[in-house]
Amino acid sequence: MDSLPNNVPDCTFFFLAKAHQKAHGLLKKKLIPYGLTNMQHLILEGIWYEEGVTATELGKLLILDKATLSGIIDRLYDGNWIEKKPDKDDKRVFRLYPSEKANNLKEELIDVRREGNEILLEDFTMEEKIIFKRLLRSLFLGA
Amino acid sequence: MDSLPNNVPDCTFFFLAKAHQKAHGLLKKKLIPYGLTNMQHLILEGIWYEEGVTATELGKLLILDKATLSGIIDRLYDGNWIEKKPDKDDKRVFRLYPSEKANNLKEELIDVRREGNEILLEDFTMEEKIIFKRLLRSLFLGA
DNA sequence: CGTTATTTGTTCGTATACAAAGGAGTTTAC
DNA sequence: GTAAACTCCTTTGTATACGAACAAATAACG
Repeated sequence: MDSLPNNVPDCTFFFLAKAHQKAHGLLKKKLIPYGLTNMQHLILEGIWYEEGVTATELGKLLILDKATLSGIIDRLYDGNWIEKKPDKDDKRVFRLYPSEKANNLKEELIDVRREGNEILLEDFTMEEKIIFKRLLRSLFLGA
Repeated sequence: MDSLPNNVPDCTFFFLAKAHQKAHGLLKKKLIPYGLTNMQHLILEGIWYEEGVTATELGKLLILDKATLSGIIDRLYDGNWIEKKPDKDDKRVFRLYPSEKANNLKEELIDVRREGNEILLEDFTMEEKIIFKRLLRSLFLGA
């Protein structure tokens, strides 16, 4: 049995899963030194993008299930990456802010993602990169 | 805070994760009636592709961690989708075969994937479909 | 204003992922 | 031939995913 390329059927589900698997693994390695997982890093960037967001807002912004978010936020909090402050009006809600520890690493952590992105697509031509990202976007942004 | 499209940074990691998330969800729904998960379905197709494969071979073919495979194979076995037969020469190995139940649904299950693939890319032009799959392949098949 | 509907976040159950370590079996090497 | 090296599969621990059910709180509405 060969490795895979020629055998694997022409299945986009599979291709997407494997492309994601590879990308995920690439970023994962780069984040290990920081003790952050990919998702934790993503949520942290979401909080930097809009300090004081609520879990629900983050879920909509990043298309994440609230149940999934709950755990990630817990671990970010336990790792001292974020702070939780109760909302003044709504007692159900708490708002999320980056911790000092997080802010000290902000530029560095954002660079990790930026560099990772470059490495991920380093073998694509400029045109391919643009097309690829456009197609990915149009795919998940729903037809 | 808007939904996301315009806000989300130009991050391929994110795009890939979300495209995969959407594709995964689409196929997942189509498989619920059969009581199969996406991964179980994929492994089953791998076994149809080469009856008698070993777990290690499947892992290489489908780029799956052996630890992950172990559990999926267990559940496929528990669900009576596959049979496990010990290898004649190597006592560590068992070979996997589809069950009668699986074979009775073979065409139908393969169609589920085929149709899912079409729906997934239905808004792409023929050219876009080809380019998209080519780029995904070249991405995960390594530089 | 009080009952119903909705919303926010948590918890539970199940299924991936995957690193790491372990047990059993097989192959290499000297 | 046997100890070291290697391979196959399982198990353990941690982190997503996500449907479903829940408690608490807020909004809607008659």
